[in-house]
Amino acid sequence: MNHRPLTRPEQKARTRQTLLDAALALMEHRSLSSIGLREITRAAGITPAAFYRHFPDVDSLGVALVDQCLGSLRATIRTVRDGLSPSDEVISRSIDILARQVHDDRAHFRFIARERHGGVSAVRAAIAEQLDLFAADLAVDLAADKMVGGPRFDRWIVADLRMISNLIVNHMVWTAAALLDAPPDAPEAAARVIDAAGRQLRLILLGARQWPTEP
Amino acid sequence: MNHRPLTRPEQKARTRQTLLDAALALMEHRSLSSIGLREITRAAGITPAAFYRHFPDVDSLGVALVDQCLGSLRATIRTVRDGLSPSDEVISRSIDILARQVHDDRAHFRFIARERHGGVSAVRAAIAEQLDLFAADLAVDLAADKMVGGPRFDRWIVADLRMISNLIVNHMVWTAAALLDAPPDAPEAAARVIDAAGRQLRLILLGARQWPTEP
DNA sequence: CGATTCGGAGAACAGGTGTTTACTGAGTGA
DNA sequence: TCACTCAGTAAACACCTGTTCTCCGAATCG
Repeated sequence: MNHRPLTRPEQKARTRQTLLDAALALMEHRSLSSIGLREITRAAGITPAAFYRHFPDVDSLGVALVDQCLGSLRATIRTVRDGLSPSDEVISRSIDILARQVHDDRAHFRFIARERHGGVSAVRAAIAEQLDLFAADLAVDLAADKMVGGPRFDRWIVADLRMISNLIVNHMVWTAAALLDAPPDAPEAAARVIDAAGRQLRLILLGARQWPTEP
Repeated sequence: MNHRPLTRPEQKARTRQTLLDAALALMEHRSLSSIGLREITRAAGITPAAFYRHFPDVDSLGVALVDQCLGSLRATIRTVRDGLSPSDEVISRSIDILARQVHDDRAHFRFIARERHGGVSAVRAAIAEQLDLFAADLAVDLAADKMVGGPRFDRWIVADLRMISNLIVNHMVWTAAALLDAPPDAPEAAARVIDAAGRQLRLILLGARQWPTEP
């Protein structure tokens, strides 16, 4: 165990993280705008006034939380997808990976789903920005023709690529929300959601294969 | 003008509606769980104590709001869809109708989108229930083969019908939310959303046409 | 007409809220 | 080592919250 005294930036980063974690935990049953500054500091074990050393207000903490959640998730998904060989059964694997991520990080996904159209506009904007990055990533992957046996995405015009990647990203977000609505200790309910989501994704890609490509 | 004194149930129903409207108006920039009972009564012009004559708490008001919003919307959509002759261009017409509804009733749709995954579980459940009814309606229409030139929905198994109607309902909710995110006085932004949504719906139906039907 | 119902008013309750202020004391760079 | 930086403390500020109580007065009913 390393018990050396923490350097000052380390200590600051640590309590900042404690604040973020406390806020995330409080948001399991409520939304960001209904959580008070004092409530967060109480859960984090610091004084209300000390909050201002880290964030100007609760909304800014929310934005930071978005960047942390979706930033790390994007990195995770990137590495996972790079490891996917084109010979895999892409659809069911993708949904399974999503389900696993949601299961391992319920709080993060719940936060995103809850605040995506929630009451704090700065947080909404931050989420929309990150989801746009997800869609851009996905469009690149589609253009790279990773979906073996699928349509020839590389011949598509850019607008159509964005159209379908937005559709898929939205479907993923909705799937995550549906998984969260299912009770965590009911594997059969989650399994039904996963099965339906897989069929829906398959249907979407079936439609994409038939989508008229323009020269 | 009818200035006769209102009967007692009429008066009660009127202030109840005033409460619902006041709450809906307050939710333009914030979510339900962050709105206080006193705030609602202040906006409605009544005493805090009088609130309890209508609802036991704010959450129950939220549930009533869901029923009112989605109940009337369901009726509207039903009549609209019954009036659609199969010869119309169904897809673009559907999206246009949705866009018009959203434009005319921004507050209602914003409420639904915001609270669908929001912090009040009773409201979430009420919304999920109503959306399920929407999906059931849609499944019936699909089975009735109203989509001319489309796939033979009447030969599908029930599970697949639900799967695709859920997908379409979700797409509609997301489209409504996207329209709300676009500034109300920017017709070109809304037009882009409408165009993209139409193409996505077309792609989904294209996939449905190819979906393997089982005997 | 008289008795009763009941939506709403008004005041009081204990407790929570965000923000500012002056202060402490440990880590830090010259 | 010594002056300094700065994360965190403690207390006070004015204000807002949900809930309960008693009371009023007009619509209602026998």
